[in-house]
Amino acid sequence: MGSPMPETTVCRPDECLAEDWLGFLGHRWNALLLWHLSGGPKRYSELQALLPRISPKVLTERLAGMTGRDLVRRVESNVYPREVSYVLSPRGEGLRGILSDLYDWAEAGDMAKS
Amino acid sequence: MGSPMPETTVCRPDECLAEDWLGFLGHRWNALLLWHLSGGPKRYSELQALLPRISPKVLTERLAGMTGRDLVRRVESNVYPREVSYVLSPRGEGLRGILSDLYDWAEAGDMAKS
DNA sequence: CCGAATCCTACATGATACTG
DNA sequence: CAGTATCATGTAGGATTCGG
Repeated sequence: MGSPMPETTVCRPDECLAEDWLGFLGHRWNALLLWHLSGGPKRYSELQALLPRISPKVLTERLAGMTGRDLVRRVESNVYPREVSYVLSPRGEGLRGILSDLYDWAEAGDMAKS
Repeated sequence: MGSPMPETTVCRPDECLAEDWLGFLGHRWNALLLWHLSGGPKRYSELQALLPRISPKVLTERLAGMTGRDLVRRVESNVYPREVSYVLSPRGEGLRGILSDLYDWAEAGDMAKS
């Protein structure tokens, strides 16, 4: 994922950090994925069903990004057929509140238009 | 709250709204732009200086997006040479708190890694 | 069932030159 | 100064197929 960092600093560290996170969250499917996972653990195939138009490649990519950033954790059972679930990490839970605020803000602004 | 949804719907309206906003905010430069504007009104050329690697085309695009969503307002003086400033709208101000929360959350998570 | 590996295309971004 | 107009390009995302 290319977030090129200019050699000369154009932003403060905390700001770049947040920009990076926004870039990540703004990536297609990520917000939706987080939303669905905040409703409880989901299996790979469940997520595919919930997001009908996502390709397996991208779904895997996104989930990898999420686990890499420790927003989500992968839980695998060793039985056959193997069963993999994805569940929000504590850190991911921490995001819920913020995203929820964003939802409220977006909705409020939308109401005001009418 | 458990109101049923048409099956063609992939997500609830408020959710789509927030996803749309995240997509917008996650677009390159937008968060940075908002950040700089939250420090006070800025002129076009100032923004160019603050974001050395942005092209005029994209800067204009982003500013149009911002004004279109009423996050930012454009203020023009009729004197010569003409002077255009961009300033955060009330709605844009409302975002500041949320973005600030995100900054804090990101920073906290980052500290915890070490 | 859960992915990995390819291939392909559209769009987002960047560079540059030009205008009111 | 504050943009617009073009052109070039990288990469994100989609479709499909294969493998453990």
